[in-house]
Amino acid sequence: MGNRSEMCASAVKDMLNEVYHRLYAAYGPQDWWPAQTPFEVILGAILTQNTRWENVRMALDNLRAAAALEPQALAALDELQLQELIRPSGFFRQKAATLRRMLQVLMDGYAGEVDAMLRGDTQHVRTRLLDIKGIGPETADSILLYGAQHPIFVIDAYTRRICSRLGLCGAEASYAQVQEMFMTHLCPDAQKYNEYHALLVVLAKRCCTKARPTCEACPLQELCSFSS
DNA sequence: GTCCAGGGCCTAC
DNA sequence: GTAGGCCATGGA
Repeated sequence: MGNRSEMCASAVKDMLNEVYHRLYAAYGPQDWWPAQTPFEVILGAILTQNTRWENVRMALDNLRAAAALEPQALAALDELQLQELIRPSGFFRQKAATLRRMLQVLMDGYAGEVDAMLRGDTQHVRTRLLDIKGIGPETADSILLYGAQHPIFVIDAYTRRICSRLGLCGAEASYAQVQEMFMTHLCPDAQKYNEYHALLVVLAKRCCTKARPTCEACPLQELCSFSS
């Protein structure tokens, strides 16, 4: 699937572990996700779709100021109120509709109990989330991992970009392919998946943006193939 | 003014 | 089945 398709499985595994240890040594534990409750994780995961976290934070601050960071209060808002509060996160009409569909499932199916909605077999809960229009694979996996400690690896634009530059996958690799690469070579450990993905995001923000492919301080510099 | 960001859905081939 | 268009804001 990628330019290191010739790499044997053990080499991929070694590379993935090397990357993790370098990032952890450089940046330390990240203690993710930036949220105080599983419900805030769900909100952040939806609001951050194709959007900078700084914009998401503005929207979450608005919701906090409106005392709407818990299910019952958020469900009590009408569509236009919700749109206005989350406007800074962009795509606010779509995201408001997605949030309301999620809330309907949560309130009707689980009496507003987030833990109840996210509890159970990982694939079963994942399917439950994917059935909500507006929640795709990345959003569902972020909710599963960061909101309920399910051992599932989150693939986002940062992860793809870094893996592509490391030659671990092609730029065209699918979400499922990249996820499978991580999950077949790493033990199913929610804490490690959490830390690993968080470290990739830190790296990407510091020195692996589109505009700035690398920097002298990059802990992975010797590993990069600069393939994109 | 232009580009980009922690996606996902829909439509036209 | 898949490439391309669309959704929208705010910061660099």
